[in-house]
Amino acid sequence: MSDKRVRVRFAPSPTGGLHLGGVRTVLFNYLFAKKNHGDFILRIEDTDQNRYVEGAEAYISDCLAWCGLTPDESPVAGGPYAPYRQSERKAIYREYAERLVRQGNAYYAFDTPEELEQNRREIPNFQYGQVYRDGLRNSLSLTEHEVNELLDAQTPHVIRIKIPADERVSFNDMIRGQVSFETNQVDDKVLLKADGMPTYHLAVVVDDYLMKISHAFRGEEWLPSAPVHLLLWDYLGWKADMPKWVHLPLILKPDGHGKLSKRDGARLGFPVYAMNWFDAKTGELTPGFRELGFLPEAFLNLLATLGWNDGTGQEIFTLDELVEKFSLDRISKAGAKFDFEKAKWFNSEWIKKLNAESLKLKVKAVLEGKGIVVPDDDYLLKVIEQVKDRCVLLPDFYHQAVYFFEGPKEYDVNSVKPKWTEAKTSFFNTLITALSAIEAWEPFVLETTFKGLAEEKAIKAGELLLPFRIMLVGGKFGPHVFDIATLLGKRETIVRIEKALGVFAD
RNA sequence: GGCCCGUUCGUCUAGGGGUUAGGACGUUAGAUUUUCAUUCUAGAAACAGGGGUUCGAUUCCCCUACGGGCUACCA
Repeated sequence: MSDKRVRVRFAPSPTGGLHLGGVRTVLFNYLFAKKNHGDFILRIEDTDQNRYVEGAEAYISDCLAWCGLTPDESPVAGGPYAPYRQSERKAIYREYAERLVRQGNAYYAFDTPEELEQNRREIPNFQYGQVYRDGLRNSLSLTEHEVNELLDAQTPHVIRIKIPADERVSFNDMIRGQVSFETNQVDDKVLLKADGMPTYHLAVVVDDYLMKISHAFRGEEWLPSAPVHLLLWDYLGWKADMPKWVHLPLILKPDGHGKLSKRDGARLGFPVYAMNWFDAKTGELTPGFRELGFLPEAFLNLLATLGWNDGTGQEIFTLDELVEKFSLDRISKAGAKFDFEKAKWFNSEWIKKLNAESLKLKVKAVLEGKGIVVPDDDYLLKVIEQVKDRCVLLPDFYHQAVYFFEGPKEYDVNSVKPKWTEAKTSFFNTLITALSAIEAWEPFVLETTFKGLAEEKAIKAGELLLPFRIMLVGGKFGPHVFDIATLLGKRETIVRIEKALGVFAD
């Protein structure tokens, strides 16, 4: 086991889904761990049973597998500090919560949620803390006898941390430097809920300690609760083992304001989740980058460069390169607005960078998903080589390559018919004969034959190339027309000319 | 409201006491490709404001403004 141990947490709840920020946190954890030959640990924080979503845990495993970010220790893989699922560690948290109560650093609170809500409504700036705690129902304000009676009667209660007055807690964040807080501003957070489950605050400290976590990465939104965690590390007597803190900048909405959320995806027309997420309860499908046609390489790449750079201007990185070049001091402090246009650019770069063989399976899936029969892999490989530079997302391969597998169903007749002549019909009829005679079916041979014939018929090649293209492809797009014809083969090329001729000369 | 964090082209960012403030996405124009895309070339585009410190500030300090986060028996 390494002395560098980092963990990510995942809450299988609707709001804790695996969105961009989540994956980026996972990625930075992974990069840091691998760079330092450390351990990358996945914990499932199912601390809130009411919000637990069925299938969410499997979903995150799938996401991580798709990205290639496999944890060294996880609920599935196990590890020396199992279990890694918080619901299975329930007893542990109570033990430490009770210890804090005995030490006087925490206390029982019997106030009902309704009472608290009323206080918040009626008292401006109400917080459960040193100012108001004496007037509320807890083991600090009640007598020992009263407390024991309530406890014996199984009165629902929580355990809250007792935040000290007039202190300043400070700590060193690896990205932000020294950060400090006045304890008077911090309220007595709930540590253990009435249902016996810990809140994030307790669980994260206890688990990080027991699992010997050395570095804790998390989003900047956690910065305000850091003093609670600091105090807990102190009260539990573990301060020397406290992990180094790394609070990552947030990923923001591309327009307007605020942190990127699930809803922004639907609103702005791009995914915010790694993979499609289907919520069985609501029947709602939240689209993912994978299904939209992103390559995992590109997805990771774009996430890594959102808030981090290597200082050289390089933008395209493999996962191995990222591991090699990653460093905490090159993470920026400011939040970054997500730019979908740039995200797509990363994907197109990766499609260009990857060879046909690496793309084969994914492209095949796209084509077969559209009902195309792919005859053999060698042919598919050649097709991919021809069209990959013009694809941004994986589904683009359908439109860019469909004519290699099926003749055009429709023709862009407007580009051909108005300028069609008898002479052209005659040209193509002769071309069919000429093509039939060709033995070496290669681009160069086709081109010379084509152009030679055009000269014979005294028609400019430019007048014929576009019709020829439309005969083969159906529209004004695609690679060089003779490359297409070469790949299509003699028979298919002739068949397509004949068929289109019927339409054009009509 | 309170607390915390932040601020360089529209966006992601590099830089850092003296620079023509660099790159990328997007955008504009042109070249190439007898299609489209790719590719190439060029262009427009930024140091939030005010005070200090200093010979000199975009860079360091303070204030203001703006942005963001948190302020639950959610994470």
